[in-house]
Amino acid sequence: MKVAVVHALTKVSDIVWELPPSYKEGMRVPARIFATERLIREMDEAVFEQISNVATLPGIARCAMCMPDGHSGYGFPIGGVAAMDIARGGVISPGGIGFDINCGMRLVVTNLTWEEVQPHLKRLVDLLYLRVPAGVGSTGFLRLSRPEFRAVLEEGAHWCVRHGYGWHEDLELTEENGRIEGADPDAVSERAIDRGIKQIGTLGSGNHYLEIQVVRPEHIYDRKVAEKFGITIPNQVVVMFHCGSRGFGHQVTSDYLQVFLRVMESKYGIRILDRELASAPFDSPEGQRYFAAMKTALNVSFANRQVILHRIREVFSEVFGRSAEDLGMHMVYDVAHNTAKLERHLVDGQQRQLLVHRKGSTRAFGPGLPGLPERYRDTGQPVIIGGSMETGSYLLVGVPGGGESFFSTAHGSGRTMSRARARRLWRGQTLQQEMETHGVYVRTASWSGLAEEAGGAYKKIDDVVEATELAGLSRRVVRFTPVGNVKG
DNA sequence: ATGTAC
Repeated sequence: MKVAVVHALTKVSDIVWELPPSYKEGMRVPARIFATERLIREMDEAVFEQISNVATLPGIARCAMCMPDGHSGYGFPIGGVAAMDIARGGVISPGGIGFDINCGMRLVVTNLTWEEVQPHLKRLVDLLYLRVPAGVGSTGFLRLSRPEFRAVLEEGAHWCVRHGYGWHEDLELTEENGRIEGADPDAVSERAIDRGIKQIGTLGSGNHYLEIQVVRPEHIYDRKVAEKFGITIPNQVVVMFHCGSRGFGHQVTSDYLQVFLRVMESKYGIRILDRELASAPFDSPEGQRYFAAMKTALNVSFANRQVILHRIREVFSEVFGRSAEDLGMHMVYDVAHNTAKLERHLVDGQQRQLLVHRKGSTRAFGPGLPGLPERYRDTGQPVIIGGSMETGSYLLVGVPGGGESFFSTAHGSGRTMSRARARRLWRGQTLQQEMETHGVYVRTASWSGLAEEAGGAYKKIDDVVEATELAGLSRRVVRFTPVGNVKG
């Protein structure tokens, strides 16, 4: 079955695979998958069905795309990229953004070496586990009034920095400067606010984590760009974390899926192959209202990562008895995985205004693109790719030729099996011990959650990153080795 | 991903 599906793919090149519009009735454009042959054989067959379903959506420009770490998700595959031409009836689709709106990665460096950190590693991880609440339903230390939370929805990370949770420079190192314009708190349900108001500064569960990592000297692939990104000393210690908008984004998504399902066919005549692809025209009242609500969730997520960064700086400061400034704890960047953003891109020789859905995909702007921080204008955008907790992670950079994928790349390893299967194959307690003997000290909020995230349940991060490089989506700068992990 | 079902 799987082989049959693979045979329906046209091999465009060693790294680009295509399902033509003739593959399925209703496809408006081809579906393209960026992957090596090995990775494409590992993909669950649902990816091929899902990405070809996406190619049927109104207004889709050029082609529906799936990144090398693609796996099946709600409606769209995780790893899916779809750009909708808004002047040509383009839609907005919550399934193309994901339930965890603006789930993303943040990377912060230190001026500490592994030799300096090693004696304190367990204390660091134990304290981080206490100060950054993890797990389903976890709540944070911030107690916000409803008016204050509404300000967070509009201001994102700006609200945090205004209240002392972070440095001003953190904002310029976050996509959209940590505050996307056009977020409307009135487009959000009271239930979403109830769920989100106590969750700022919390990690969550699933594949969300906080990791202490080391840069081995042999893992620097572009020394010049690495230095621009703040990787400057041998065996430098960095902190990377992955989390999103928690129950708030989940509720916003649930609310608008219901709205879209109600009006999609009756009011707008949109017929889809899968209910999970519920969509509305971007220019419709429903589409605009969801767009404004989604932006509040983007801001919630930026704020969440901002407060977590503040807590990380506090913990390091406490353990090493020096200020975070003195420890050189500067941000490298903050990337969003689950978004839809208005961007201008070249399609068939014309600059078009597109709503670019990236679901489990990282924006990877090449040098000179608008929206990049001044300091990265000549290098291109830092791309933070988190691998599984056992294997390692990468820092990459956007490339000038990235326009092929609307400047999008992979976001992580990508699962190779279900969470249920991983729970059958591994036990959390045993895995924790094994990881410790392999040099990674891990604390978790849930043993079964830890088992689900075993390295063996994911594709090899080195293969995924190699594929993004071969496909011209982004370029390697540094590889990180994990030494400590707080797992949701 | 998620007060893992309203």
